[in-house]
Amino acid sequence: MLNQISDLDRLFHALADPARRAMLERLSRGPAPVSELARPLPMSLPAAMQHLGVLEAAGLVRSAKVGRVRTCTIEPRALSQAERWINARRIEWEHRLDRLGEYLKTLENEGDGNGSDD
Amino acid sequence: MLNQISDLDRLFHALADPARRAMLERLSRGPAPVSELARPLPMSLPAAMQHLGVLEAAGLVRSAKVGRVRTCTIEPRALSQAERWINARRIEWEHRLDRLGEYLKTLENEGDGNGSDD
DNA sequence: TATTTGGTTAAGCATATACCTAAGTAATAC
DNA sequence: GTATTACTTAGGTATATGCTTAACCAAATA
Repeated sequence: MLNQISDLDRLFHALADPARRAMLERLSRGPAPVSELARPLPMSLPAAMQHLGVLEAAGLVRSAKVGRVRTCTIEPRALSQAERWINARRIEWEHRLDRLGEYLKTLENEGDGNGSDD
Repeated sequence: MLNQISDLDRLFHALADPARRAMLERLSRGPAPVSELARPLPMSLPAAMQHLGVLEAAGLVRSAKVGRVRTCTIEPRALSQAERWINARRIEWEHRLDRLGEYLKTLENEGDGNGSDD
């Protein structure tokens, strides 16, 4: 295991758990206290807190305590970093298909006019 | 840990490792044999194969063996499933901000005309 | 002031992950 | 037919992850 953990590692790792995604789904509809995020999950409160910690470490969630209540908010910019990585892969992929298409068209045209020497 | 592992779990988990992302980055530029994917990585070939297995299990990569060479291809549709989840969260978030904005505007207008009884 | 509520910390446990080396197998090259 | 190449399998280890219960603290509430 590499011990140089990048932003993207933390980000995708945070998204890889259904409990954490459920929390984000709830938070994308508005801020919520810890207990509300934890209530629907099939686990103890400390376990839910741990998931919340992972989300915060990934920059996906911010939280602040007022009185004895900690209120959590989603941080959508962190999500967009993950989206950008995925998008970049798609762009490269499509670019490659374009080049492949052009190459095939070239072959076709050359075959049409005269035999290629390749 | 829940032992009901979903597509998204596998997908995001697969993306959460730099070695696996490096493989996908290479594959988004075109198919490659196992050894070529493994060569740049700071680990043994069996370790790299294990990563490849994770990518295949997530549906992100397909591979086929011809002779003694296994050639791998990226499967971009799997990536788009992850992208859709992220996008859905953004949509919800923006929708929420819109409603909040409208609510604030309503408050403003009400304050403009007559005092609210709230 | 005593109790409940909301969160936090600590300690421990089971399983999963990420690696490794060594020992295969099967296809190709010599 | 032997050596090399390209993977594959097996077995093992260290660390990380996901969970638990028990105990704790501080802010409300009765």
